[in-house]
Amino acid sequence: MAVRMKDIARDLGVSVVTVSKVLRNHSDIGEETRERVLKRMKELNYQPNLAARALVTGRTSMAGLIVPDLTHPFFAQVAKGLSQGLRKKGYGLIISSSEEDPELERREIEQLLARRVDVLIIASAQWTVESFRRIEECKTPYVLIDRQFAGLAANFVGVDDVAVGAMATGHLLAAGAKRVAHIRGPEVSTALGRAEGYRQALAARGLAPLAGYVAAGASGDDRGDVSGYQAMRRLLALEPRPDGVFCYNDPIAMGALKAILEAGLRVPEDVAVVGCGNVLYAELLRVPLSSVDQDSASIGKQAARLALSLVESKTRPRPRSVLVKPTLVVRQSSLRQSV
Amino acid sequence: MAVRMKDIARDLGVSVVTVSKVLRNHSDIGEETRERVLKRMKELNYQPNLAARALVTGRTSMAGLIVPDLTHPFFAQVAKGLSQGLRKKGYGLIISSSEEDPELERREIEQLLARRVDVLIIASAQWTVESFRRIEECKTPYVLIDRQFAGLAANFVGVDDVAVGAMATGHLLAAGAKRVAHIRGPEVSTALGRAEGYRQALAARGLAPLAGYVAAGASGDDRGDVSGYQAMRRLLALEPRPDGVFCYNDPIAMGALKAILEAGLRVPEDVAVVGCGNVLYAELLRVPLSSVDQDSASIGKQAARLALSLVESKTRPRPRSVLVKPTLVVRQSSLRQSV
DNA sequence: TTGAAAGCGGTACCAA
DNA sequence: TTGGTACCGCTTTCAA
Repeated sequence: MAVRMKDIARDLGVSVVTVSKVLRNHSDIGEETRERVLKRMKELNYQPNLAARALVTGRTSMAGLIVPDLTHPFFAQVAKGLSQGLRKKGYGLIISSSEEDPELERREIEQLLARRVDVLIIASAQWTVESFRRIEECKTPYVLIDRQFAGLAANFVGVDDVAVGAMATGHLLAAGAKRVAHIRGPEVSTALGRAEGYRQALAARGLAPLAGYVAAGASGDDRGDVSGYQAMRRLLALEPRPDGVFCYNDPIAMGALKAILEAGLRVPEDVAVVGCGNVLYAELLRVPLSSVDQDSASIGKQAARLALSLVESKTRPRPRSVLVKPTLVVRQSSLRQSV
Repeated sequence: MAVRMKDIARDLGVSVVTVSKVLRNHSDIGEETRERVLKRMKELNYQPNLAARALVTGRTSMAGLIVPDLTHPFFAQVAKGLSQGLRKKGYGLIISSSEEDPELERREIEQLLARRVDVLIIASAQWTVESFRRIEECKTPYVLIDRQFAGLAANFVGVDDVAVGAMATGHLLAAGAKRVAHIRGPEVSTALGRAEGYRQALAARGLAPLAGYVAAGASGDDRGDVSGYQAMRRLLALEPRPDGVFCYNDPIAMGALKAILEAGLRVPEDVAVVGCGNVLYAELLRVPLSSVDQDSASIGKQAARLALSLVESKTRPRPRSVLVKPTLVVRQSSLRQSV
C-alpha cells in the first residue's frame, strides 16, 4: 500500500541512499537526479515513514503537552496555538489532561517519555520538582507554561503575573475605588504573582490591604464560581466594605458578581470587579466583566518557538523565561466615572 | 541512555526473542524465565521503543483527532474524554484543530495519515466526502463525530440531534409557549437534525412554524452570539411576536437573550429561551440559560471505544452509528408557570 | 556525485 | 520452551 523509498529508487534506477538524500535536500546530489526523484515522489505521493526515521535518528518529530484541564479555555487556547506552531515545522502534538492531579500528571509524563517525544510542554499541577528531575534524566528538553517553580531553573513561557495583578488593581484605583480587595487563587506561581501585583499597586499609592481584604478563593481550578461567591460574601460582611475587587480568575469573578448583586448592591457603582483570563462570553454576563487578558494564543506560539529551538539546538542552552505582557479589557463591571 | 531488550537479554543470559515474548505475555515461556525477565524490566524501568515496534508491526499505537475548533467547549470536552479512553489502552492521541477550514482539515488528514496513525477521529468541516475516500484508500479506519454526511456509510458517534430539537421545543410548548420560533445553525447535519426535531415537536401537537419563525443564525460556528442577536431582532419584529425560541447553540442563545432584554422584554415571561450545548457558566448569565446537554464527555468515551474496536478487529466490520441521548437542563430562561 | 553495507530496536517465523 | 535469522524503512558512514 504505502510507497517506500525502495519503490522510487527501483523505478528510477538509482539507489535508496540517493532518494533519501534528495528528501532531506542534501547538497551532494546532481540537479538532474534530484528533479527526477522529486517528480516521482510527487507522482506517487510519497510520505516518509516517520517510525523508521525515528528508529534511526532517535527523533520522533513529536512533542507532548500536558495541561491540568483541556476544557479550561485558557489551556485549550494554548494547546491550539502550540499545535499550530509545531505543525508548521512538521511536528505533531500529543495532548493529555492531568485533571489537576499530580499523580496522574506523573504517569502522563512517563507515558510521553516512553513514547520518546522530542520535547515536553507542561502546565504542571505538581507541588514538587521531582518529576522534572526525571525528565532531565531522560535528557528530554521541556518547557513549563503558565506555572513556574521556585528553585527550578527551567524554560518557561507565561504571562507576567505581577503585571496582571498590578494592572487590574491599578485600574480599580484609577476608577475611583478607595478600598480594593483581592480574592486569591491556589498556592501556585500564578496566584502568588497576581497577589504580589495587587500589593505592589496598592503600595505604589502608599496603601496597604485592609484587614481581611485578601480572601482565599479556589483551592483547585474547578468550580471557581462557587468559591468566588463564598469569598465575596465574606468580603461584603467586612466593615468598611470593599468598593472594588480584583479576582484571581474569571470564574471567581463571576461568582463574586453573583454575590454582590444578590446582596442588593450595584456593579460597578457600589463594587467594581475585575477578573483575569478574559473568558469567552465575559461580555454576555449579567454585568459584562472587565478582565485581564493573558493572550493565551500567543503563549502557545511562544512555547512552540521555544520548544522548537530546544530540539533543534545540539547543545543544551541555559533555560530561558518568556513573559507575555497582559492587557486589560475594560467592560461595564469596572466602568466608573473617573475612567 | 535508554534500556533495550538486548540489555536485559544479555544480563540474564537469554535471547532477545525471549524477552520480547515476555513483554507481550506470549504463552510459550517458562514461568521462571518470565519472572526473571519481568523483574529485570522493573529494575531497569524498561520502556519498549514504540518506533521500532511500529516499524515492524505497522501499528503506531496512536490515534489522530481533528476538530473544527479545539477552544470550543464541546470539542475540548470530547477531546478530553477521547484522550482518556484511548490512553487506558496505551494509545496516544494527536490533536489538531482545522479552524473550520475544509482545506486546512484536508491537510491535517494528510499529515496524520503520513504519521500512520492507527485510527482517525474527525469532526469534519468538509462539504464533500472526498477526504474520507482518501482515508479509505489508505485503509485507515476512521470515526466521524458530531457531524454526519448523507450518503457516506461511516462509523459515527454523536448526539441524536432530532431528539435535541424535539426535546427543547417540546419543553417550550409544555412551559406554555404558544408561538415557538427557531434560530437555525449552518448547513451541517447537527443543525438540520435539530431543525427537524423542532418541526416534529410542533407537528406532534398539530402545529407548524409560522411564517418567518425559522431564522438563519450562524453561518460558521464562531461569534454565534452576534448572529444570534441579529436573528432575534428579526424575530421580535414579527407579528405576532414569538413567545419562545429554541436556538441552535448556546452562543446564539446568549445573543438572543441580549436582544430580548434590550427590547425591554422579560425572559422567560415574554419570551422563553432554550439553547443547546450547556456551556459552562450558562447559569451565570444575565438570565441563567436553559440548554440541551449533549454529554460531550460521553461522546468522547464512546468514540474511543468505537475507535479501539476498529483497530483491534482484523476484519473491517460494517460501519456503526452510536447516538448519545441528550438531556435537558432547565434554568430560569424557560422556567414558567406550567412547568 | 553516487551507492554498498551496517545498523536503529523490535517482531515473526520456523527450527532446534 | 527457547532462540537463530531475516527483515520492517530509513539514515549514516565510508568507499568508489
